[in-house]
Amino acid sequence: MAVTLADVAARAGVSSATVSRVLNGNYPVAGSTRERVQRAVEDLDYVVNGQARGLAAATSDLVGVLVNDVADPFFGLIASAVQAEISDPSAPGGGKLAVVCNTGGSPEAELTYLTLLERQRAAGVVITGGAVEGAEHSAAVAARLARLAESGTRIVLCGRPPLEQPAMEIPVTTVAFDNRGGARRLTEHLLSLGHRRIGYVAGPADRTTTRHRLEGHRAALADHALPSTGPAVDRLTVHGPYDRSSGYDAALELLRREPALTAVIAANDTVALGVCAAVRDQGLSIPDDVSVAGFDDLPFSVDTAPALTTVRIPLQEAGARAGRLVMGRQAPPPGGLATIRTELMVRASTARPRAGSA
Amino acid sequence: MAVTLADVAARAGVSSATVSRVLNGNYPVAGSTRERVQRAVEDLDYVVNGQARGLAAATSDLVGVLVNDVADPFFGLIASAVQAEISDPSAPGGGKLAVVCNTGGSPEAELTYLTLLERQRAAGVVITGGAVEGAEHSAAVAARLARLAESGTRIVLCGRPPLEQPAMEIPVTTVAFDNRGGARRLTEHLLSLGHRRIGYVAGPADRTTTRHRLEGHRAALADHALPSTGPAVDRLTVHGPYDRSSGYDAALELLRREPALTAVIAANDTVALGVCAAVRDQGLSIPDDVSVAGFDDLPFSVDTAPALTTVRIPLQEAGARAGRLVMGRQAPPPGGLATIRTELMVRASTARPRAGSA
DNA sequence: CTGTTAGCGCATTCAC
DNA sequence: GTGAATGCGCTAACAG
Repeated sequence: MAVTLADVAARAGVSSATVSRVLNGNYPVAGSTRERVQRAVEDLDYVVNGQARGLAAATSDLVGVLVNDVADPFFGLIASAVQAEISDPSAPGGGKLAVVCNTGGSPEAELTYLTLLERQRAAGVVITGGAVEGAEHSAAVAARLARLAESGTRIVLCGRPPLEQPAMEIPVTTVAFDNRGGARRLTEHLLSLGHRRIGYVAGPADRTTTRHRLEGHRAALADHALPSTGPAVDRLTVHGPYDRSSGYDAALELLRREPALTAVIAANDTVALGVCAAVRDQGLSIPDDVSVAGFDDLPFSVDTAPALTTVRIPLQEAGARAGRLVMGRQAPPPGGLATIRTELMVRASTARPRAGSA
Repeated sequence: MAVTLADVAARAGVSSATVSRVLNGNYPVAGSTRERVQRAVEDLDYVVNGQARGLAAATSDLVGVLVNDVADPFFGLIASAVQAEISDPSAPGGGKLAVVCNTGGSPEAELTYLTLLERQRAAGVVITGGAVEGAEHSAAVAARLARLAESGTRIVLCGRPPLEQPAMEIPVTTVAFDNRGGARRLTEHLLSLGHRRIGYVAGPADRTTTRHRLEGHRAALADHALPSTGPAVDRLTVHGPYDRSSGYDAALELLRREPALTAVIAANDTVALGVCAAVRDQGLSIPDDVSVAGFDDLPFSVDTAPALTTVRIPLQEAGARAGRLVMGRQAPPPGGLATIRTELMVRASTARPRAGSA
């Protein structure tokens, strides 16, 4: 069916070995024969068979990118940056293809996709987003990663903490986000405005990202000598998935539990949109009655009304870096861990609470 | 290095052919030997080599998904739906991996990625988003698609018109969007509210999507006996890329050209965000001074303030359908073309123009 | 039902 | 510099 190396060789009057050499350009070949081969390639519209090449040379043009969901801008931005970086044909080892896998945050799906990528002998894997906490699952993932790493697959974690103790031998590079610090500065901002009754809409309960952001929040509360543990705080905390409707429901619940709430922090910007909608639907104004803040600084956050106060994560830069690392094009950071700074973006959705309401 | 079929065979005391058979389950194998093999597979943690399998069986687990940019929610939603659909392991032929390629709308990049996917002998390719108009490029793409189709790669176009005349022999299924009809209904909505001076921020000049939406807009104008061609209309039309800043700049330009503008239609919702920002920055109110409308109904559009009037495209459904088609899991529509309906979503960003201003 | 035998298309020793 | 031979790991006839 398709034209093969042998066809090209026949047409150029050389052996297939020679064709292979000019194609890969890593062996000396006489200029004249090289030209003849190249012409034959063009004449026949020859396209190498990646599978055969991969099998023979034990290489692969694929890089896996695990995300919760590419439709979520948070992951879309990272995936886009990774893809752009690895496919750059001018870079050494470039021209790789990105295999995007939606795990939906499910540990099982994560393992399934890692196996699928191992099956393809992927050149690298970038795992993005927070991890599900739990020893069993961590161990299972670590085991798969160990196998992958052993077979030469480069592994980069992006937006997730490094592997835990027993798995630290595995050569994995991590690009982590400073979720804790960002959350802390965000809460400090609200506290300094005078807020004291702050609702917190956290993400799914067993995720590292959720925990870190919550820890930052509570650290800020503790700094201000406010209760940071116990029922008083738990009462103002609601968990839910990372979507708009979750934010909507959570905000209603928080307002029910504490009608005198003056501020709400959301797990991320998408959730914050739902919170805003709920607050408005209750006839309350933002930020006059209730301040609202998000996390991530997704592109739309500057265009909500009022513009959303949030914590910026340079997702694009982080993804690009992860892409370079997984290509081995950039030296890993010391200790294999780079922590990306986050930045508080103060906008119009947060303000001082009404006089007398604090 | 890695454990192979032969290793499993040795361990199970059978031939490698038998192992292959139980793995693929398409040949009768005795229950007892099957169990023995399966145990060996587990013991050795065997994972098939996809490249070798693909080479031997002339198959592939990859499906290419060409998008402008996955970070753009429009494409992210489609890509996500395609991915989910093709990776479903329970479906026949399922468990495929999605190779996401950002073309940035560039014809050259599109061709490059199609070649890369041909190299991988992809099982299918989904090409999303509007096409660049132009005979040369269309022909080049058609040629590549013909080669791909001939080699058994299923091809689906999603959000782009079908192939033109000379290439119609190529077996390609198209899931098109009714951009023209949607744009027409949107403009009719504004006209019926009483708007007569409507600015139009169009997308990049040489894209099918841009043209179709513009055509729908002008058809509506013509229906109302308003000028639909010529300098009067051109004056109220500005072209630009599909991003926020483009919308911002375009809105300023339109307001400069026609300060008495009462409405602006944007190429899509992202552009509309920029338009809204510009309008507000000019001290004008939406919709009291100027109505603004978008296109696509991206998730954030319901949460802008005021909520954006727009034309909904069921991107998720379209992507899922494209995914099923590319897997051959759903019969192609008659004529190979399915046109997805679009729906006008009237929200708060459009209203009657100020009395006397019409 | 199962083992044997050939390739799939290419990279890569090893000779020349 | 170039060709011939071997094998990557697996599937698919072909026998039995």
